[in-house]
Amino acid sequence: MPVVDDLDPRIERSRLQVLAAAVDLLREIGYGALTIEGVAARSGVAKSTIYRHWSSKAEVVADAFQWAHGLDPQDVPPPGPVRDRVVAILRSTIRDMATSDRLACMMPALIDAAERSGEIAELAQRVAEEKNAVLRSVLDEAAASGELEPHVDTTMLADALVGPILVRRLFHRTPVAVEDIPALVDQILPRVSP
Amino acid sequence: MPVVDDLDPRIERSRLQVLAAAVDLLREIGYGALTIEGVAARSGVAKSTIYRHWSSKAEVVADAFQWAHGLDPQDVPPPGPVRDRVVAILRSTIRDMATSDRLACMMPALIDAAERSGEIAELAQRVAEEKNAVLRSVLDEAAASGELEPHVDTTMLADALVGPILVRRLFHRTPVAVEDIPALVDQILPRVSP
Amino acid sequence: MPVVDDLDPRIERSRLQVLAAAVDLLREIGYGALTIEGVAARSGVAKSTIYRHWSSKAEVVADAFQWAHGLDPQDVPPPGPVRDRVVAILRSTIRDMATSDRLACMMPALIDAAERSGEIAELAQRVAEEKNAVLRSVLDEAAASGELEPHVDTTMLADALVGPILVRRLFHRTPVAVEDIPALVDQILPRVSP
Amino acid sequence: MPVVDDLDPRIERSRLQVLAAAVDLLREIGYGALTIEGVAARSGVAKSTIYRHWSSKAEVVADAFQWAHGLDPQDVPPPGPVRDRVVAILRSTIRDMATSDRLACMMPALIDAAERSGEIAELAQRVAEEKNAVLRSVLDEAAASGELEPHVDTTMLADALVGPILVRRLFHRTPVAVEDIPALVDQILPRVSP
DNA sequence: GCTTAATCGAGACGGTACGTCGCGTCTTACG
DNA sequence: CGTAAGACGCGACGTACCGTCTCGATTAAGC
Repeated sequence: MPVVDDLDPRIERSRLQVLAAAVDLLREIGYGALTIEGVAARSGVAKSTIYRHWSSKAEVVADAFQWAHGLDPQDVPPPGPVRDRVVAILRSTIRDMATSDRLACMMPALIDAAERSGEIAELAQRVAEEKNAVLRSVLDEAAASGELEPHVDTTMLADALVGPILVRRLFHRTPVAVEDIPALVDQILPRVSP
Repeated sequence: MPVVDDLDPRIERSRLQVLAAAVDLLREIGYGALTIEGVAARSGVAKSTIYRHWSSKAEVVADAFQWAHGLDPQDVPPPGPVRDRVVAILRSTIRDMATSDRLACMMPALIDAAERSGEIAELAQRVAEEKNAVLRSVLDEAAASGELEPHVDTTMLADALVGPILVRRLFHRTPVAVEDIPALVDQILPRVSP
Repeated sequence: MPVVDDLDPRIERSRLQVLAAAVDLLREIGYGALTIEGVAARSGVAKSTIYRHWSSKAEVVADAFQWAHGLDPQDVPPPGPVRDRVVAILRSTIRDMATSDRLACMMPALIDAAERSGEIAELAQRVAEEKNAVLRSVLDEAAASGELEPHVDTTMLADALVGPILVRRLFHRTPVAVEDIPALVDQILPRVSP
Repeated sequence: MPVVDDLDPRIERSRLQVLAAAVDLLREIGYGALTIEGVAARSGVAKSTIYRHWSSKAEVVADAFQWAHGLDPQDVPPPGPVRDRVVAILRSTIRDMATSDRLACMMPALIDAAERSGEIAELAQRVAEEKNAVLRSVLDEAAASGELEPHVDTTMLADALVGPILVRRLFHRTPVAVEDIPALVDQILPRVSP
């Protein structure tokens, strides 16, 4: 992902100035009010230069997010009981969605954009899958080790676990609280085999 | 809610034309791309008339969602086992999301709009709650009748049932199929007491 | 010219309120900034009522001017030498053009309007002729009495006398001063027969 | 006056297109009816570009008049008797006012515009003076050579000669005809010394 | 070090949409 | 029936950004 053959250092310099300005502006005025014109003014990089490297505001913003914290790192919870590992994952998911410089806060825009453009839909799908991969692998391991019934549909289970968090984030004023996660997990996760 | 003493019928006529156009455009191009100018053109109502009655795009959209919501019927499944009733509800939810004249198909636009406007966020919440009310009441009845454990958190359960459908609809190219619903319900719904 | 069969007193009342408001506004903000909307607001007369009685801003303003001082009275100078009578007429012409509630101050707008509309051109012509009638009759009398050469073209002479005043009013920042009038007259008026 | 270091040729191109369109429209519909939107449409130059270079309609119009004035040739009549030279000048003045690509035919628009904008008023004055300069210099030469009385006020005399032409052009349906010019001149011009 | 080609800033360009104002027409209820 | 109130479609306003485009000036690269 990182550009390797960065012959001309001017390119990288422009890139960093733009991304830094974009991140600043996202924090200050939000996605909706951010304009390329504004990024150009703030960064000191000419508008034409920005368009030379990114094709749209969305691309700049996505790049800015990724840059802001190296690909939105996914932390895999330490080994232990499924229940605890799932709780840990969901907790960090909630934290991400509340953090303004995480990709998660662009979710609403991403959802709508995906509806209008096949390209973005694919991107959204990929991102969603990568986000869910950790959870699914934890569930798979548990199914393999016998901690969960082996026939369980872990994909659907993962969606069922994340679903309520998402629904409440998108539609309700009061998202799921971190402390409600254990109850959620106990509700959804099939009883662990004794 | 409906204005009773509607002196000038032109007001109501304009209102309906604008709301219908807004709903169409929300479906077609989404919240982000919707413009007042576009609504004016599509509806045949002058821009100045729109601004005479609504002060912003968000207000128009909120009104449009509300109006569309009012036109959206809710069907309660006939009595029977919880499982069957829940399956019926989720099936119709899926059908709604695929039907172009249902509010459900505007969900992506609504999600994005809610993020940009507090007014719409409130509306989205209210609409989401009303939409889920049927499912929750079915679950509540089952809990009351002993068909489900009485201590179950039916709100969260409802979100967990709808969540996967939503997640897959919003993020994956392949939404949940109608025939997968029974499996989903069996996975999530706590075992029915014997 | 005054409306005789004024059956409904409300019409006359509206008329006066509108004209009074128009005159006020002309003095305060000038012809260019005056709007029918403004006249309606100031007068308390509904816009639709104004349009019922006048067909345009220009008409309202013209009417307002006429009303403001009864048809822009023309004072005929007392008998005496032509030279003195002509000087008196031109002096009052200059005073009129500098007075903001005289028709003369609408001359520029009238000139342009006449260029665009045959109707207004006719009006302008009529007004100009009426304005010049006094001057022409004084010259005619002088020609008849032998004070001027009988073969003189009094129409052209009148235009030549008024012309410089007009030219300077329309094109120069410094219009002809009242005290320059005698010199002007002596320059243009053919030597009076001894 | 002409910009020398015109880096981007697009600027000058836009400028000329706008000025040409403005001049056309002034001729056709006058100052009052001229709109920036109309100039943009006619010229093919975007409204935003017009506002980039001119801050108001008055400024555009002033520039347009100036530009048209620059393109307007002034012909000095050949030496000879004053009377003949003056007749020649006035004849060409009349012809100019009837010719659609001469500044003179925009006079009504200019008069109105001057009344609305100080900037244009100044311009109108300057243009009027330059236009009259030829006539005045001919009269001055005649006064110097003794052909006219040396004490004559040539400025006023020039205005008196042009005045009737202007008055009749602006207010009467029948402008002065070319063949009436000699009579006019003989009427106004002080008797030539024998 | 000296080209020379890539990259830059500055900003003009044609556009679209904004939200406002005034136009002249119209519809309604009131007196 | 004339009125006040005010909604209507319309068109222009002047502004903000869009994304594209020309420029010369700057700078890094390879000669």
